[in-house]
Amino acid sequence: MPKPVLTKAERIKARRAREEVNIFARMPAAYAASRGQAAKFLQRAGGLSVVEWRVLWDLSEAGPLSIREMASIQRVDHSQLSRALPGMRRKGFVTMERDAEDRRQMNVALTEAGRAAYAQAAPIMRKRREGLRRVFSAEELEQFAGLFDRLEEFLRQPVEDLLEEEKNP
Amino acid sequence: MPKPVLTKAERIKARRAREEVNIFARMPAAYAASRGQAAKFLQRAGGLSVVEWRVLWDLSEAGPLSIREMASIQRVDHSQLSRALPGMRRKGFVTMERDAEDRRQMNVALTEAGRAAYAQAAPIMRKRREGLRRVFSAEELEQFAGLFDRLEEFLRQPVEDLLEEEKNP
DNA sequence: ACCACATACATGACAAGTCATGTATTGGAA
DNA sequence: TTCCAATACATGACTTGTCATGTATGTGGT
Repeated sequence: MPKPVLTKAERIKARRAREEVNIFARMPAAYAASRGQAAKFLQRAGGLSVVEWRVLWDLSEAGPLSIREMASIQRVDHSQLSRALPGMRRKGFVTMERDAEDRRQMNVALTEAGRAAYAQAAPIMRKRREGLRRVFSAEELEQFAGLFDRLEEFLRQPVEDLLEEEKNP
Repeated sequence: MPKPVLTKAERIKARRAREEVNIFARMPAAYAASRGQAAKFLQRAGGLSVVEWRVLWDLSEAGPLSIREMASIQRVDHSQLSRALPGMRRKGFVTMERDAEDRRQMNVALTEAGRAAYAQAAPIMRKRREGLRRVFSAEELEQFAGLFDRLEEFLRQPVEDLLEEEKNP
């Protein structure tokens, strides 16, 4: 059998090594792992979905909010909340009413059941964050967040700008 | 009107500030922005999907691979590739054949058309990575990758371990 | 030689995100 | 005042990711 310069295993290893420092390639895996871990914690804490948990958390901390306000806090598209909220209302976690002053807005507020669901999940989710803080120092977490800030800024740049930028450094 | 201790705007601002340093909360947004940017770049580079691009890139760099090998390099579930590959074969980008020695495996290889699609997209995607390197130094990217390593290690810890860990520090 | 177990893949069911589009409501300018 | 643009939300269509399960194939121990 003709022997290639590199064996297949070596080529795979080289490819893996390159991808390891490719931030773009790392993100999906890290995100998926994070979401999976959150789902497992929530499973033990009353069976909330990730979206539901975020809604309960926001409403607990910031009081009644509109859909747009929640979407802004969570940095997600408002459609995600539009879709999740009717289910949460059906479960009795929240109330939704049109705002009296601006009838386009929905005022979303916690009910007692919502508060209880939050109270059940919160201590477990707190343990998750405490676990993270055992692995990363406060400075490291700040550094991590700073890197995310700059990354997001880069990611939101218009594509055209990036494709032409090398002309004027 | 009764004046709450904090105005709604203040409460929202406080909530946003807290979430800003919450790595778990930052990840979905950063990931979504990254995927969106990648999709826009690929749109200009022949209209590949992100999954297709990754397959072409891996096969170009590492030669013919099995589905499991690609999934391992890309750190994704193999099902994602199982689903994408038949479409890519239909478009003429890849060939798929059962391995002669281990008939469970599929050998996936680039065709000429696949090589051409890669050649069309690669320079544009390279510009994306170059753009990132204008914003982050090599040391910072390494640091970023190192933080991802540690984060992923944390995220893959069994949930039980994390929930009990505070007992023995 | 056989049986149990592991591995590779395909596929169904689902979650979480996006963007685009349609509708009702607001608010400002002519 | 009236009308047009902007805003808030709902909803359809799509992508990327998961996990669970089923089937075919390979492997190692008795």
